[in-house]
Amino acid sequence: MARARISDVAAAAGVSVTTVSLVMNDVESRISEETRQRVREAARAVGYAPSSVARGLRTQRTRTVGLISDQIATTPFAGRMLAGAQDAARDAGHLVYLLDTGGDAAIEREAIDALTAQQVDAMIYACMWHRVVDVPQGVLPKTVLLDCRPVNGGYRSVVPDDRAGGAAAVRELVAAGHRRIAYLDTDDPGPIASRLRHEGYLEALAEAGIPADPALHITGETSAHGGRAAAEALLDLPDDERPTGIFCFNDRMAAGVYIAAHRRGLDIPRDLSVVGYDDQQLIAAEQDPPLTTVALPHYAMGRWAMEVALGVRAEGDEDATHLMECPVIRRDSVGPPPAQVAKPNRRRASHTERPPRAAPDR
Amino acid sequence: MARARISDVAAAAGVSVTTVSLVMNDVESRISEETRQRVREAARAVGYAPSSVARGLRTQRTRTVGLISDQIATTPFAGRMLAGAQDAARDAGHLVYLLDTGGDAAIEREAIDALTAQQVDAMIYACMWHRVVDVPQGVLPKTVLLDCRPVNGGYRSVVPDDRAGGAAAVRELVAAGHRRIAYLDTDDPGPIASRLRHEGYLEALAEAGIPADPALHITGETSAHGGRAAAEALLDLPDDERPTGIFCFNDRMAAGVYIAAHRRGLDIPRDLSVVGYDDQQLIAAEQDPPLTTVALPHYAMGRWAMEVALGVRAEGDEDATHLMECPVIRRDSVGPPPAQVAKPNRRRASHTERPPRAAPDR
DNA sequence: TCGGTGATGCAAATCGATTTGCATCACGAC
DNA sequence: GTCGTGATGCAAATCGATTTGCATCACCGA
Repeated sequence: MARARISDVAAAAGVSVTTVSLVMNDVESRISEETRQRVREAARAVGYAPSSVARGLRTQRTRTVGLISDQIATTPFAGRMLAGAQDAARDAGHLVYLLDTGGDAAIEREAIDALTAQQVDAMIYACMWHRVVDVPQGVLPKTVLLDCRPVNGGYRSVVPDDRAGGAAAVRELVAAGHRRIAYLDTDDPGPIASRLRHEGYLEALAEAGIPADPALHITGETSAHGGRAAAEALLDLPDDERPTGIFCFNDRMAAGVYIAAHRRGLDIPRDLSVVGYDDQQLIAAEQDPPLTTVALPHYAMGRWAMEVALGVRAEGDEDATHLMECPVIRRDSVGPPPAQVAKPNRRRASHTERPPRAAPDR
Repeated sequence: MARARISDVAAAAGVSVTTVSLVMNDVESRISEETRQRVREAARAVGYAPSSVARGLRTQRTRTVGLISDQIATTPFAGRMLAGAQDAARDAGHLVYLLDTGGDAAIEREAIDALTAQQVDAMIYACMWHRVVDVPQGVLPKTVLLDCRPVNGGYRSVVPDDRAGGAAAVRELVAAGHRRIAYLDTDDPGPIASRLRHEGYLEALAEAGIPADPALHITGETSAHGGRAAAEALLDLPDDERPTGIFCFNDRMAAGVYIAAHRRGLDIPRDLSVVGYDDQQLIAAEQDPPLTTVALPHYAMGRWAMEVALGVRAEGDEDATHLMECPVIRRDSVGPPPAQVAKPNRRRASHTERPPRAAPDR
């Protein structure tokens, strides 16, 4: 059977469509309670549900949001961000259009045009990893950027606080007593996160009074394979230069460190501590032992972006980047550094086998 | 500035809105070429783009599709399925609403109602892993099921051919010369894929004339940890009962087999061959050596579902389950079984160190 | 009796497109 | 001259809601 229209309800209740509309939308008591009951009953009886399309045309508000993203498809990250955005949209009574452009500019154009034609109330422009983007023409002026920042400002955006996250990761190692801490970085110059996490690394080192050793900043291909190769180089260092803790750009590379360590009979965390980044479920939690890492707050970012886009969350500044905290997820890959013979020529030698867990000197 | 309406174009071109509509929709030559030009020019000049909302109201076709899924968020699988559905929708000029219900029935209801109110042209009901579902009331009659089959029929659906996939995986081992092949299964009775892959395992064994040994069908928790524990039990078997090849329910469990093997100094594939399932990028490709596995055809399934839902692909049967082939992805975890001393009491002893890669006896 | 005042409900305009007749015109045939 | 016919374009109805302004009625006070 065809959908019930508002006029069907009106006929069934013996009132005008105006009355039905007023009742269904709970407009302030212009209608007597008795009539309201009758209308509601009739609506139920004919199975009436208002057409969002007709309403959208009349009110010029569609209660829909467009989420344009570059690569939902290929990264396991996407999910949590979508989930956050999605949940926030549902809470606000909105539906979301998902448009994955694959990073193709032509498709992006097309997507924006389609969303404009659909008269979405808001748009979110999402990236699958933290980067700087040139927001394409045609998006709604109040578009919110998710996991990316605009090259020229002009948009509100939310990104992970990679600097603080990097610092937190390193502090985790410092607190366990490590002083020779390596940063196993990606060799890909693309990710802005790489630089930020490095800054955090240096910051945490500095606040612990540990001089940064450039030899301990090493790069490799962004994969388990690359991580393994880089770790190998690190572990080949002479005893007193070899790091006791490694902070990795991401969990995949950390998985490579595990392989390198196990290949040479090193136990994690007894002989080597490692901290990852990203908290990729399928990697971090499944390592043996489970990997201590820093989580990307994807769900929270997705939520934030949607709330701001829909005006649920009032953000004072129209043109500011919101930094979202990256919590460290403590698992079992960090322990105290292995005891070792004090070297007379080291600036500070570690004599405690089990140093206090609190941050040392500072 | 406000959106340009069709009447603005009409005014600018000095014609009626009818004419503009006719021209914009390329209706058969009722309008002279000269007028067409004028209209097109005017449309461009005022920056006209038709309102999908108004058109949807008038035509009662919105060119939108609702994709309801249980858990887009938590699984890295989702992406490819979404991408496939998405691409097919774009090709057909449709937009997709993504609704993740988290498996919650109340939210599912809400989602269906919202989509109905939006008057979507089609619906897809997707699951994140192959299972049997009770499709909720209220979905469009022609809804297509993606990665799940309806408990009572009545819907078109597409699922991976797990049986054939399981057989293909085992044939891979048989072809390499293995005859003691274990199936490391999940202990979770939920996934229908578990049973189907087991059937495929038995089928491939049978066609190779290898008697199935129940001791080689072992189960474990669905994780690297569980896979490792189960593999340990398998590797503890006496030499002549120990499997030389292990087919795992999924890549995560296969990763556990790697750990168990490496822990006891076994080299893959020299001492042990392993085949996974799922082809999870972050796991399979990143193992050392890279894991040979069977891929779930997520992209193709997503595409299929969308094409059928939109009527782009004509599927004869209104009520049938389409099986999608799972291709095996050859990497480096399968080799010939290790040479071993012939046991006088074995039914067949392997004497060839490097058996031919073609399927043996049958 | 008449006008004023709430309370209640309705007719009609509107949102921006599509689509169905119908009107107009030029031209040629009779 | 008039009629038919093809070519071209338009007026108006329609989709299903929201919303403004007006109508009606009951009741009350002067």
